[in-house]
Amino acid sequence: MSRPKTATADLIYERLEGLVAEGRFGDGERLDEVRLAAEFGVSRTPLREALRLLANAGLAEFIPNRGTFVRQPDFTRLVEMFEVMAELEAWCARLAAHRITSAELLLLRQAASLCERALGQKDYHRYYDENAAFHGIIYDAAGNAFLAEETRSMQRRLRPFRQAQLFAVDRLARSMEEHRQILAALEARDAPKAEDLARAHLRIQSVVYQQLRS
Amino acid sequence: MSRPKTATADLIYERLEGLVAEGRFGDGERLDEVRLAAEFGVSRTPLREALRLLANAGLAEFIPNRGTFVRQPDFTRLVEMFEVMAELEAWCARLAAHRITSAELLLLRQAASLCERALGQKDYHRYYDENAAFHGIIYDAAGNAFLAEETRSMQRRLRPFRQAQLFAVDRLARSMEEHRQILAALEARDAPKAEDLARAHLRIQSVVYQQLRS
DNA sequence: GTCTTGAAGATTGTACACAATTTTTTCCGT
DNA sequence: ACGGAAAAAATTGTGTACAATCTTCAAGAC
Repeated sequence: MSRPKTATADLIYERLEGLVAEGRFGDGERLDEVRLAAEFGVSRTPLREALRLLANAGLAEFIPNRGTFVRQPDFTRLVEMFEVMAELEAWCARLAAHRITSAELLLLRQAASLCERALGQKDYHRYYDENAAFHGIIYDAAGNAFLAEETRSMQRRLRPFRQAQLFAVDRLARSMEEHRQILAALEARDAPKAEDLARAHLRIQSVVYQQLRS
Repeated sequence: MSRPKTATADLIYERLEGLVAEGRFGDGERLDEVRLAAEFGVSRTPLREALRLLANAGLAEFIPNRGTFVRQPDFTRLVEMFEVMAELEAWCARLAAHRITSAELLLLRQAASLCERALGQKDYHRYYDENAAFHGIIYDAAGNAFLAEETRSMQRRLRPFRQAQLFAVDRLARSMEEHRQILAALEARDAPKAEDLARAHLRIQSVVYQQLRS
């Protein structure tokens, strides 16, 4: 099996991503390259690559010869981000309702089961992965590989902002129920319903996140 | 006025982007860091940053300790890319139909005029910019800053694949007419119509691109 | 007192050297 | 010949030094 074996720049990026999501940096704060490099115990070369990734993800702004400045998302922006994600999910679901194969439906049922099992075992970390897999199958079933890729990318970008609400347990039970409904809509090839359910599925998460933050 | 003043890594990125779009590299071809660095007359440090940007844009795959490999989009993928862009445009237009202000409508009318003037003067390079400005106003009018940003980003990523069809002159006249229709739909706050027009507006461009390539 | 100028300091940008890793080649045993 | 291990070559990853640029601050002109 080929492992990704991420380079240190990517590791640094993920740590920075987490720090931004935790709100450790103020909005507009400059990310000092030498300070951060020392802090992470690396040289500026890989750190700079990480900063570029951060800027590319929209979490910072990279200004040539000036520095990179964090863009701390406020509530409004977070809602906007989740709204975009919800729409991507909704679109994938709508397309998938038309194009999904029986083999993919089988995979989806299995993924839903794995989600339930992880939830039953209270293994929330694995639940997160199984949940991502469930949604990933829908992205793929939409029949637009580029869309699937972009949606996955967006999901990844939102991840640091979702972790807080991962452990809102009562929410997870509802989430499972919504999975079943989405699955049913896809099986029935009811595109509008699948679209609406997928949209609502994520919309609620953003609300939960807001509640936790405030 | 604050200019961007892009760093060399960004310049290298744009050149690589163009080379990929022109089909200069085969799919899966490894981008040799030392060879390209020599070719561009820079060291590997900024070149590597450019390669990461390329990978982030989906035009290459960056595999740690192995290299970065170009992902030459085939026709199917190009259609997929334009389909996603069309949907983003459509969504922006739908939201804008509800939320656009009269000030923004004025800006839009002005932008449309500037497009027409550039077209009349056969200044196609400026037409491209004015056209981008026209659409940019719609993105902003959607009232979701994050969506606007992402749509702009996607527009930028597709740019190298669109330049070929920029000079299909008869297409441009039709494009102008479509601008007027979109503008009218927004003025009438007819969301479904604006959405459909925006979607069709870009869908056609992708078809034109295909014709030019083949 | 305000504005301009310029020098000093701080910070980013890049070249280069070396370390780490992967890929290729060579050589040996069977 | 064939497979496999080890050495050699090639390539990527990172630390460091220096160049380029920006920011700050002080001195001087008006």
